[in-house]
Amino acid sequence: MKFNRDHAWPSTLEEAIVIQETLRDQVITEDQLQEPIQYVAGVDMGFEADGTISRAAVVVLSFPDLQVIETSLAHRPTTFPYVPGFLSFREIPAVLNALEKIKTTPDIILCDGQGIAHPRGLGIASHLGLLIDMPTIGVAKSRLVGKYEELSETKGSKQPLVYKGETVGAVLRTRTGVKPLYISSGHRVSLPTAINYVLRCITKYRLPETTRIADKLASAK
DNA sequence: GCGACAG
DNA sequence: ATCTTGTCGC
Repeated sequence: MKFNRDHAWPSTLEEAIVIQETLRDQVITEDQLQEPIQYVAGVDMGFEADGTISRAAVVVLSFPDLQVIETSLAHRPTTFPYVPGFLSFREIPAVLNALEKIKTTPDIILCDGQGIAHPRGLGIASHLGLLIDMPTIGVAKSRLVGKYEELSETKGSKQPLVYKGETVGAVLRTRTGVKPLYISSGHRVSLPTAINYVLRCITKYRLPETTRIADKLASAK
């Protein structure tokens, strides 16, 4: 894949905040994707050498059969620390490198982390989607912001994730009896559509196949 | 001022 | 994220 848009990568949280507040208004939470979906991509990160090296993994699966079509890995020096609310600045640079190597352009990308369910509305999924102008979904294993009512233990049950009076995502049980996932629009994907695709990428585990496979790639070096 | 806090 | 064995439960 080839991208054109980019912006200077900040070295301080103050600069990062300016970028987030500038980009947040450009995020689209309505469906703007090419359907029917033919390819779904998953992105995940891993680190080496005490965290000094970032390793990004991308996997492209056919949809809806979820067969591996292509994978890619990218390494580069880690330049930003992990600070809650600023994850994208630490991980996106390497992710862009891994995506550049992909030949099969996916129709949608599932990211490890929040979409708009973020303090300033720009989690990693939204930030990435905006930079590469592609539909993205935030799939997080834990909560960053927002509150929600308890949900039933049954697979498929869900509850709105509310932050500052707004529904910014959904807490979704992807498997009966296990901890739920936190789903939110990344860019160009509505919440209902996001939930739909996440569930359609679930087989027998808590995590969607996209993130599970990208996870293996990112941690197996 | 005191907690909470994606990966 | 990463360091790590066995163990509890279906």
